[in-house]
Amino acid sequence: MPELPEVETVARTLRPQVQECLIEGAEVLRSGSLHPLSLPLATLAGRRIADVGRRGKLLLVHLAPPESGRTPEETAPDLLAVHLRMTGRLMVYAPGTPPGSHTRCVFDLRTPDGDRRRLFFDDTRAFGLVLAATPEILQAWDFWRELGPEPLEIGEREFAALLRSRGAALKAVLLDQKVIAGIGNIYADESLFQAGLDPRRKASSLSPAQSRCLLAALKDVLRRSIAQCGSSIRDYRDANGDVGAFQNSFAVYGRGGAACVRCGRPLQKIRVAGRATVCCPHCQK
DNA sequence: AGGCTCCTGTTC
DNA sequence: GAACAGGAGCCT
Repeated sequence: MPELPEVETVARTLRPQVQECLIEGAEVLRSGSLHPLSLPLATLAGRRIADVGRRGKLLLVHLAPPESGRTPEETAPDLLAVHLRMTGRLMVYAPGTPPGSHTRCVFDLRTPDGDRRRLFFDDTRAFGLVLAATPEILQAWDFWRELGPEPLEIGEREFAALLRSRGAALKAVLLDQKVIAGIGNIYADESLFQAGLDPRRKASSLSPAQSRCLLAALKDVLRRSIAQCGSSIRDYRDANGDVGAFQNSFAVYGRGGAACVRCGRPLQKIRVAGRATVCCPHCQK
């Protein structure tokens, strides 16, 4: 579900609710939701949340160094990474709120004012993962180590070089987290439409001008979505439980058979890289 | 590159 | 009932 704009929105809405909070307890309710490389969540107890951030589609909870010297430094996590995959949610609840049937992890927090609150990781389809990590564990995680650059920070030359080296379809390349981090099915389709490029086209076949155009479209679509707090198709909610609004601005995603906003001809629904793909045969070449 | 898998819920 | 869903890893 959540792609870069949604995870960014979760980070922004979660931060004010948990920053500076002390983690009094943390528990996994479904063992499969804990990444195999993760430290036990009990190692988070007694730690303070320094900040909340994002890298690609990963939500990052940064921990302040341990208060006392009790915990040996080398075994203490400094980060909790959460991948929401398709249906994951992070939301804060009142103390005493019981876990729901899809709650996978529970974090009991105490604010600097002494108030208690509960952070739940809910995930209906249970594809999501949490990982409590030291810097060493993080570096041992292939997905993290191989994560491509942030699309909003990448330059034209770097982007062109990434595309030039790939013989796969444009859409497959955009979805590959090792090439660029954070793009999923929605924003791949939307940016390819905005750039007027056929998703099936070989990535290495783009002219320099087309490559620049695609990067500009990608950045524009991502920024516009972030400004609208992301897209809520079904499950996505931010950390306040609120929906996004960018689904109202989709040009192609979920609009197969409907009229192209540019030329009025019917949009085509095809399959590219194993994913449902909507594009305009007339406007995208 | 394409197909199958992990899950559960919704829609056709 | 079958198909499908914001992801990604594994297998030919």
